[in-house]
Amino acid sequence: MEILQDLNPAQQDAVRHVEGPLLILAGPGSGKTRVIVHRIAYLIEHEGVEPRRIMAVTFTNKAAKELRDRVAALLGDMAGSLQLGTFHAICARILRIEGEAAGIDRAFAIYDDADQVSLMKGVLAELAVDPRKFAPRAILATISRAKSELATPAGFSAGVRDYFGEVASRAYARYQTLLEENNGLDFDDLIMRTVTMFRQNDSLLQKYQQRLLHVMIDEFQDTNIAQYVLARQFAGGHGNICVVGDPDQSIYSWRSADIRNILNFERDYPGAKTVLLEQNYRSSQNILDTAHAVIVGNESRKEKTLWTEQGAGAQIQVHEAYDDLEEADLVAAEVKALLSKRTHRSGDIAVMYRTNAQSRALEEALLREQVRYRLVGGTRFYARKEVKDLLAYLRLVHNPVDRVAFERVVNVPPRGIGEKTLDELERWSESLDLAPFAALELLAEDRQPPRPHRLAARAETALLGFHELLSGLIGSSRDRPVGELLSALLEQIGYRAFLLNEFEEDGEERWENVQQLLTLAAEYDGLTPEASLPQMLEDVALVAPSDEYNEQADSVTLITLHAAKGLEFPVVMIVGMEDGVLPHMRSFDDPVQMEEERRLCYVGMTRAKERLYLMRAFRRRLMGSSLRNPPSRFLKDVPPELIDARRPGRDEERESRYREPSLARMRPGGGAAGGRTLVPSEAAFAAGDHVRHERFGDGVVVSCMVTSDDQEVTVAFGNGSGVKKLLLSYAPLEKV
DNA sequence: CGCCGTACGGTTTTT
DNA sequence: CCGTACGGCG
Repeated sequence: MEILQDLNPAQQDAVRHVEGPLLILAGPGSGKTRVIVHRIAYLIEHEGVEPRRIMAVTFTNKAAKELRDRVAALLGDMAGSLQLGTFHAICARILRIEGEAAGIDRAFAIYDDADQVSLMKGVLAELAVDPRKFAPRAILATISRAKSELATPAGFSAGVRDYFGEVASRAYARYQTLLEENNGLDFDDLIMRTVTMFRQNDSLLQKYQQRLLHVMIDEFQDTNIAQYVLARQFAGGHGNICVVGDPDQSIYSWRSADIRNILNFERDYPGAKTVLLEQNYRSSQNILDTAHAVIVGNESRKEKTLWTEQGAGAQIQVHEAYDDLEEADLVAAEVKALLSKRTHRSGDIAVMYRTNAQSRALEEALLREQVRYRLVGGTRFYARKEVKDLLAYLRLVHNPVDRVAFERVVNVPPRGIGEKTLDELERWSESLDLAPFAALELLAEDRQPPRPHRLAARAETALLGFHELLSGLIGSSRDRPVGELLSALLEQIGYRAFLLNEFEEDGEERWENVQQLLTLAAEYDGLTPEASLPQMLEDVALVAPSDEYNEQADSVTLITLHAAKGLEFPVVMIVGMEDGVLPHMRSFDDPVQMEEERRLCYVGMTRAKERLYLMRAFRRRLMGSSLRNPPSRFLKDVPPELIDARRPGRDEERESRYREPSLARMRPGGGAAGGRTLVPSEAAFAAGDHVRHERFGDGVVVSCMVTSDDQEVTVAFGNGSGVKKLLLSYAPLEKV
């Protein structure tokens, strides 16, 4: 493939602009990745820039990998030395190399969500704060926001205005101290510490500014303040900064992404060139028009019109189901219908939803219908208990002061170190101002140190046993790569036997996960022993578990709308098109958040190339209770003339109008595709009306509830059928 | 100390 | 509804 070939004039414009700031406002499907790829290739081929002097920051590691592959397709292995990655991965790399000068121990651990919560719980206990009044996660979210705005504990406390802030401020200070004692960095620290390191060390910054001649940032609408400042630092010398984004696809403000970064780019970088990419190469016109009709509902946005040279394409399919289970059946039925027509393969189809919890019903339905699927995200591999435990061991080997890791594994498998013993050890180690493991070291070296603690002989032996295990591993980590280290560990703690014993039901499955981790670890055995362990730990913390091995496998993708950003599929089905789900109920009282929900819907719709299905359920179970959600307000924005007027589902099923959901689900073949009759908006029955039902016989109406487009009739039937809630559009009820 | 029972609270979205 | 957190017992 030739550079610049097959690019439209606007795209070529973007590729050719190599000096100074460049803002690319790229609509969905406008070939922005192509532009980035060609721009990188152009810089290398035409401008003679060395690949290692080009940095491209992506939103996910997967996107970085794709970028590398596509540049490699143009230029061959020159692509190898490009600086590619997420902000987090790039910062972690820089801090490993340069951090020592800024007081960061090379062996730092990266604290994930669960580690942070565990640390925060300890902090709240210490501060005597009731975790039910101030949720650890809420406090962590506040701290995260502060860090993403580069606020230190002192800086944050200066801006505190209410009691929650006051508590958060004290928690932040203590949390940060603990983090530092543990030699741990959380995700926000990776960015913030890099920025502050560069601020304090100008010659170091200059070194990087001179090394990096070009900085490119993708998904710029989703960067936060700290990332913005970092980008500015990188580009400070030469000013060659190219940012690519789309304000309409900003969906991460909850993670402190600041849309002003892209809106104010031209102001912050005077002389910046702006390129608009508005031609869409992905979706049919009908899909674009639908997405556009939704996004124009946002007040605060600059109008931009997407257009395509492709035809109108198929109409939008809007389907309605009784409940979430039937919705899932509907999805499975539609998927099977598409597959049986042989126009699409499973891999062409994605089902998207607002919350991860929605994936469950879908999984079950697809499993039942024997449709291959691939769940993106979900319960992550690295979040499994057995995997986390083993990783905590490895973390501890690498960074023995990591208290969170220590506490996690000190008694796994059980070796007689209970709460009491741990308490005692902690009190003692704290009095010595040492990490628990360092205190054990002392205990092991000399059995008569000054120790104002009372440990039972048995407990002491257990602790010494743990110390011996760990110091042995630390010793061998110097000359054995991580794969070998891990298998030695498994052997020594008898982990297989432990799993099979402890978890009779799913012990085998857990052991398989362990073996998968072992396979993964073995991939690092090619590195030097010292490099392999930290590299693996870093990848595990920052690189999402790779679906690569089954990426080729032909299967339906189940994915959240957030995670679908940047992807495309011939067929997209968005489920849960209900007020309360999409838009999520948590955004009802905040117009700003509501606009983000709208953008999220827009992002989902614009993933579709050929066919777009919008599904909703009348009723949805959530945490035990059952909700009745009205149709999504976004659904109402879809132009009616673009909606496929044909009734969904197969013909023969439309015949029988009655469908009791639970029975429909159990029927072989799912058969939940729903035909609906029009329902009057006034109550069809009044309480006390006598009615007759095909199957349940005669009954008396208890109530009749009118919803946005249906009615739920509660009827007390005689002869043992009891009280039933029925949907008017499904149930064949007649007045007697 | 570890096992087993019950009560409770939690799910928006992720690097 | 489901996983986890705590309390009582062996």
